[in-house]
Amino acid sequence: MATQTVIRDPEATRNKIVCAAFAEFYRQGFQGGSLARIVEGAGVTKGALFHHFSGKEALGYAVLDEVIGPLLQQRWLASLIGSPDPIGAMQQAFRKFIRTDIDSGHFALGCPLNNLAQEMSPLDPSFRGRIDSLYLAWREGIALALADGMAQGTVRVDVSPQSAAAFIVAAQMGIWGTGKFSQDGALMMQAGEAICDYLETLRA
Amino acid sequence: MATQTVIRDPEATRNKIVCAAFAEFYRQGFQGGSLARIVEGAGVTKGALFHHFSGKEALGYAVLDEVIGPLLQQRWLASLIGSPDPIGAMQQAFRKFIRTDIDSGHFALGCPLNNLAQEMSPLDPSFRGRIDSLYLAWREGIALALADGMAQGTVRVDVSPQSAAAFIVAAQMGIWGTGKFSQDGALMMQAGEAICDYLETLRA
DNA sequence: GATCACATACCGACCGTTCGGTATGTTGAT
DNA sequence: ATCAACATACCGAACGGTCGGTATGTGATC
Repeated sequence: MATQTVIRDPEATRNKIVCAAFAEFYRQGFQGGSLARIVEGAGVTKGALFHHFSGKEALGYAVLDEVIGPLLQQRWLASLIGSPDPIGAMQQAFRKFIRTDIDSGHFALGCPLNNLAQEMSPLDPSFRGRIDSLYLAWREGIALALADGMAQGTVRVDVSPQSAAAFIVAAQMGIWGTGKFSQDGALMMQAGEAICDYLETLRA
Repeated sequence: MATQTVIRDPEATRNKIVCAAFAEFYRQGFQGGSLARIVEGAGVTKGALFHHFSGKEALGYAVLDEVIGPLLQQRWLASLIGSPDPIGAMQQAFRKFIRTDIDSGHFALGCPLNNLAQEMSPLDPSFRGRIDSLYLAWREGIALALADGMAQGTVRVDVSPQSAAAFIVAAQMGIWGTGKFSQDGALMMQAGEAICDYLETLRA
């Protein structure tokens, strides 16, 4: 008889928990998300979860730091860094990710970061702080890219990079929020085209 | 002898419950909102609540229909109907209500309609339908006002009223969402000035 | 054999909901 | 005008279920 050794891989276990938690919180929200469903989705037990995390809050922080933060970085910031045409890059990003999320159906669940931001900011200062840092980095990335564009002559010099960045991020929140509540991809694309029009008005 | 104060006033009781529910759901969300806190806030008991409403869901629907709907109407639609300058009216509305909500502190709790939309749309089709109707009326009101503005020569004729309306409503969601997660009134005002700039680009 | 990495069993709290009961109107026959 | 018969309005204790969290057991690893 084969002696089946149970393979123990703490890092992989932790990772499975974080991924399952991301999926659960994305669909059900943080408060509505159930630890029982998370451990079920991860194929582990509560013992494993509480071995790796001190509680539900710590798990939520890990989701923000280890999943949502990197996702934001690669989706919205990577293509902006050092781009000669930040306006075109943002238009491309909006069109691309609206299309991507509609095709995958994820648009009906909204933006993971925005979901947590709206739910948890008034309730938990630690959540709010982490979320604030992520949105701040997002705005700063856009503002920096716009300022660079001004220096390179691709962006009008009479716009405020900070104000425009605040608005662009707010618009992203609103567009993904529109897709979520309406579950109407065409409506989301309409709003997406309108922000591309707005971005066009920022060109030099 | 003085007539004894009316002990039983079903309409007033129902009203107190709906108002308390609005406040509770606004602060805690629908799922996070507690019926115990609602009856406490209304100064009644659970018996009264379940006499007037079949359950938590029905109470949520009443809040949408009887509080949030009228609020939307008076805040955003009333000033648009038949306005000769819809763009100016919307700019005024954004500046006025951003100021109002910052002064009252309500901005930190976001937009009541958007809060419910983001939380409940993926979970409850009945909620989603009601919310969808409200946002649809909002978009249609804006689109109609823009079309009127085109006929009167105050709005550029090469913009799509539907697309612009979808974007303006999305921007409202994003701006109030920004105020909520950041709890930073100045940031919210920055975004508000940027949408006023965008609205300006729609002028004929 | 000590420690790590889990699994299992279970706890108390809180939730929305139910329900038996009571107090207050309302109606209509006498 | 009175009073039984009924409906409405409201109370508050209790229920079943789910929740996050914990205490303890067990096998793998070093």
